[in-house]
This record gives sequence, structure tokens and C-alpha cells, in this order.
Amino acid sequence: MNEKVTSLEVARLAGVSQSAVSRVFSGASASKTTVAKVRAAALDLGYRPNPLARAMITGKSRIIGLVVAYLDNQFYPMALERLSAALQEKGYHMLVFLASNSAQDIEKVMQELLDYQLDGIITASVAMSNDLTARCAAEGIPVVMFNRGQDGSGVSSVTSANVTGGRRVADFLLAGGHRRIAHIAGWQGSSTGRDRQTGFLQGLSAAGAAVAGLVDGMYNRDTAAQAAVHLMAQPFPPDAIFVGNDHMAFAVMDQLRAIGLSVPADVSVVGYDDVPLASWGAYDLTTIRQPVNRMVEATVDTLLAQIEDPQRAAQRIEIDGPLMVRGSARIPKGHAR
Amino acid sequence: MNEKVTSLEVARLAGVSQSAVSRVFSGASASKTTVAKVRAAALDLGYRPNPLARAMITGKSRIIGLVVAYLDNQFYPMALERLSAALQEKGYHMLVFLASNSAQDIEKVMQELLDYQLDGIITASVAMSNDLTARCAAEGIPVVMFNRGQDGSGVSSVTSANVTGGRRVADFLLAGGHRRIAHIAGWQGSSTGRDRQTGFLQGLSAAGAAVAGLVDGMYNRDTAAQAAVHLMAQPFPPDAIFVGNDHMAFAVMDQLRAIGLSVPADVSVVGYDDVPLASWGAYDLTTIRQPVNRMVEATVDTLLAQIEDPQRAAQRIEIDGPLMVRGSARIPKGHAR
DNA sequence: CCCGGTTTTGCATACGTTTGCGAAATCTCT
DNA sequence: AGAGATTTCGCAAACGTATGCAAAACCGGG
Repeated sequence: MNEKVTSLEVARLAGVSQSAVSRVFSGASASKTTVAKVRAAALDLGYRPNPLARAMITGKSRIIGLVVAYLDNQFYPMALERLSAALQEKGYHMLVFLASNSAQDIEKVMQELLDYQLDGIITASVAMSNDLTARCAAEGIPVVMFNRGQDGSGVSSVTSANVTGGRRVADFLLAGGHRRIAHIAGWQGSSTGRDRQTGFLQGLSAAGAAVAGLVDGMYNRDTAAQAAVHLMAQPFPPDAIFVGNDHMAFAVMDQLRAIGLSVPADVSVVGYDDVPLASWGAYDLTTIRQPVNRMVEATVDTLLAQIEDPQRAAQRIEIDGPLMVRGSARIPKGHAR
Repeated sequence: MNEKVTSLEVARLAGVSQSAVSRVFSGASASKTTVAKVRAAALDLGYRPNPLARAMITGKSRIIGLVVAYLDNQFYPMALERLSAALQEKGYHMLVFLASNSAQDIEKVMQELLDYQLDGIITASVAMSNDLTARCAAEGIPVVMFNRGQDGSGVSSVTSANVTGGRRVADFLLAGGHRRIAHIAGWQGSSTGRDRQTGFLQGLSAAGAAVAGLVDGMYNRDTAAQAAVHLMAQPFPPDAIFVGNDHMAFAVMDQLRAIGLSVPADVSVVGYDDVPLASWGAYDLTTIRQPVNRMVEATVDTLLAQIEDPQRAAQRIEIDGPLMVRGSARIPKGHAR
């Protein structure tokens, strides 16, 4: 039914050469009259340049690969939405690759990533070994890791200021008068998990306090809930828990309430991310906000800059975010909400 | 650094023609020895066929466009994840298009959709006018609407059995002894919203009951919360509310609790979707499960079948889902949980 | 009106694959 | 072993665009 209309047909109708049509649509120089004739003919025929053909010749597909593991954590859908919107604005689109974190699976995804002539890659939440990211870089495809850092490897990354954030939580809980503070950490295989923990522990020891329990929650609801049970079963249970991200914090709150404890009366809970759900009535979670918008902006800027200039050095961007004080943790006296 | 290796180089190394290489990788006939030689050479050079070049000549890109409006509702990230995984399994990938529901925006997205040589399109949650879907169909691109139906238009759709589901909720609430039952409906501009409401009202009137309040919640948290307030401010407020989807139901529960009402003691709440959050402790929401896995399966099957055979008639698939009985609504005596 | 300089234009080729077509090779059966 | 049927192979032409190069058109100034 639909005859795909090519630049050649437009050229014929406009009475110019095919190259002229190409130049008009690729923004190269052309005289006023030519542009007018071509535009008219194109509109008439309903012509639009074929991105695939264009990609093949230029080597630029205007497609960005997004590699993501899971979308359970509300933070990622949000980021995905924002990233896609931002890229769309710049004339790019996102091809989605799911990589459950098994090494074998990632290997397969990597192959496909390289097949498509992606202009760039954004990895979110996925644990790519140094090897793999390095290989991408070697293939000359710009990579930006979103919400995950990687020391040493020459790969760009955008995260929030996780160390600072962790520290901020420690300060806040200490100011609230808590003395037995535990931490259900983010997955220690990830930089975010490690950094938040580092900052948090720094904050505690700066005040001469020891951590009252420390478990790796693996960014997993069940693991975190179990950890909460264990922590509270100790002879001297904590009166505050800093949880490595909101996703786990919700599980922890559910669990604490299930065993009859009140938040924050019995135990304060603080999360990390500030996903939309954190502000909903049922949780009202005090948490560090990851400034998604600015993180997305930085990610896109970095990626596009790197696409423009492949020689550009890898960036390592950290964006600070505020503590959102809500009702899940005791509020220090005199604290300005 | 990275020399892109082409089929021609493989051919040279293997001592065969370029066409032979192509045939080996496109699954056409070739002799054992040729296959072996080519495979060896390809492995040696690290060759993999270029999907873009392939797409250009065959007209098949193995890319499916996913058009989605928002990802706030936890149902969609989940669906997206499953869809992407299922497609990946079949050798397809998903290009994401964000379409905030403004007509102008959709128009732009549509143009881009047509530019890329998409093999098919899945629309989720987005309100495409008959005109637009029809245009896609006219261009010969198979379209499947996920979680949204459209009467008349010859476009395939996959939904849950929304009428049945709505009816099921009515029956359940009536069995629970409720007599003043209100409905905060899903957006009436969508088939899901309308169908659920239809089934629900049918259920009520079959039992001779009238609805104790009916508002369009627009699938929006704030609207739904406002609606809840208004409903409860009536002289004879409802003792049960069926909310058009979980996303709004959470807002309603938050709101009810905020004004000092207890769920389900004062008022029962039932949702629709059964997103993960529904089973979490803080809400423990009774809701109709939309069987995402089977819906995704049906969507992918339908789409691929339509790609195989463009003459295939549009399907209209409805998949029934059970009521997940939890704690947010009074449980009828003797009801088997 | 002519000349140097700047744009603009068309021609032809390239990008990396698939695929129809005839030639060559292989197989099958007597 | 040879004829016919079948399979495999290479050649070359697509697919729809971008772009280097040289010719053509245009510009302003003397």
C-alpha cells in the first residue's frame, strides 16, 4: 500500500539531483531556491529521510543503548523515563537491553550492543565488569554509567554524592539523639552501596559512635527484611537503621511494623533515593534525594559530548542531593524542616 | 582502534565469495565445508553481521517500537521489563518512544515511528486516536495495543478481562455485606477504565444495588485522592470504594488514613492491577490481578504473528485474572482466601 | 564587461548486506 | 561411467543515503 518514497523521487519531482535533496535534509549548504523546491516536493510526496540508510553511511545511528538489570526499584523507571525524554529532545532514541546480572547473559548483551551501531551506551544499575566496559571503550563506543561508578576504568559515570549523603544521614541520626544506629547497606558489589556505607561509617566514627549492626542488604527486599529481623533480635537492638536505598527501606518498614514495632517511635528508618513512593503517606520516608533530573542532564550531556569528541576524557560526576526530612525518623530538636 | 570487519574480509580469509558468507549467516543453504570455513574465519576476525545494513536491504529491522506515556504506575515498568525480555528472546529489541498524551506530541512521535523501519509497534497506556493507529496500520506496520483496547479500529489489543474483573469486585464487596459502594473510576477516555466501570456497575445493579458515588479518577493520584475526600464528605458516605487501578488506590488509602479513617474497618478499598506494591505490608491491597506474564506473552505472539503474515486479522485478546484477597477490604464470611 | 573568488550543483562512489540468476559442482541412479 | 536432477556458488545489482571532487553558477568590484 505504502510506497516508500526515496530521496531520488523527491529529486526528480523537484528537478534537482539526489545529492541536492540529501544536502537539504542533512543541513549542508544549498541555495534558497533549491531548498524551497526540495522542501515543497518532499512535503508533497511525504518524504522523510530513512534513518537506517543514513546510519549506515555516516556510521551514526542516533541510537543510544540503555542497559538495565531490573526495574523493580522505582528509581529506575523514573530515570529511564527522564533519560528517554532528554535524549528524544536531542534527536536520539533509546534501545533497551535487559541484562539480568549473570555474567553469561551480560556477555550476550554485549555482543548485541556492539552489533547495532550504537552511538553510545548508558548502563544503569548493571554490574559490568571492568573487562566489559573496557571492551566497549576499546570499540570506540562512549559509555556512561548511570548511578554507578567504577574506579580506574576510563569510563564516565554519573552518581549522586553518595559518600556525602551517607555522612549526612549519620549526622542527622546522631543529632536526633540516636546512639545505637545500624546499617542495612546497599549491595557491596556496587559503588553506590559501598560509598553510602563509607560516608555513613565516617560520620559515625567522627562522632565517636560505633555502628550497631551492619549487613549487606543486596538491594533486595527479602534480604533487607531478614536483616531487619536479625538486627532487632539482638540483645541491644538498634534504635535507628539507615537503609542503603528506599526500595529496601520500604521492606524494612513493612517488616518492623509486622513484628509490632513502631516507626519512628521504636526505631527510626532512613532511606536513600527519594523515589516517589517515599513521600506517600504509608511510608513518609526520610531519605536522601538523588537529584534525578540533574543526574539525567549530566548523563546526557556527558554522553553527547563524548560522541561529539571521542578523544574527550572520561568524566566522573557526582551530584549532591538534600536530605528529605519526613516522618520515618526522629527529628532533631530545633531542626528546620 | 577497532576496524569494523565486514563480510567481504571474512570471505577473503575463508577463500569464498562474499555472498557465501552472507548465506551462512542468514541461514540460507550452504555446504558443510563452506559453513565450516566461514564460521572459522568469522570467529577468527570477530565478525558479526551488521544489523543496520541487513535491515536496509530486507526492510526488516528486528526492532519493535514501544510507545509509552508515563511510567509512574508501577504496572508499566513491570510490563516493559517483561516485554523487553520476551522480545529479546525472539531476537528483537525495543526502541522506546515517550509520548506525553498531548496530541501534538503524539503526532511528532508518530512521524519518528514511521521513519525507523520498525517491524512492529506496541503501545502501552497511550491514548492513540483511531486516526493514528489507523495510519500505522495503513503504512503496513503491525500494531498491538497493550492494556488498552479500541473498538472498531482494526488494531490488535491485549487486555485483561476488565468487564469480568469489575463485576468480580462488585460481587466480592456485596458478599462482604457492603451496601454503600462507590467507584473512583479509571480514566473514562480509556477502554480499561470504561470496561472496569461497566462490569462493576453491572454487578451492582444485578444485585439491585445502586452506586454510592461515581467519579473519574483520571488514573491520577491527586484526582483520586480528591475524589476520596469528596465521597467521604457526603451525608451518607460509602463503606467501600472500588478504585480503577492500584496506582490510584494507594493514593486513596493514604488519603483516607490521613483524614483519620481506617481501612478496612471504616471503609474497604479494592484496586485493580496487582502491582508488586499491592502486596507490601503498608497497603496489603485487595485487588484484581492483571496477569502480566500472560498478557505479555499474548502481545508478543500476536505481534510476531502479524509480522510474519501481514494479512492476518487483528486479534482482540482478553485474559482473565483472579481477585487477590488481602487486607484492605472486608472479607466475606466463609470466603476461602 | 570581464575576472578572481565563493557557492552551489551534479556525478559517481561508498556503506555492508541480501538475493535473483545462471554456471559450476555435487549427487543419484542405472 | 554418464546423464539428469539437485545443490551450491559467485557475480552483480539492489537498498537509500552521504560526500569528495570537479564543473558550473553566481557574486561583487574594477
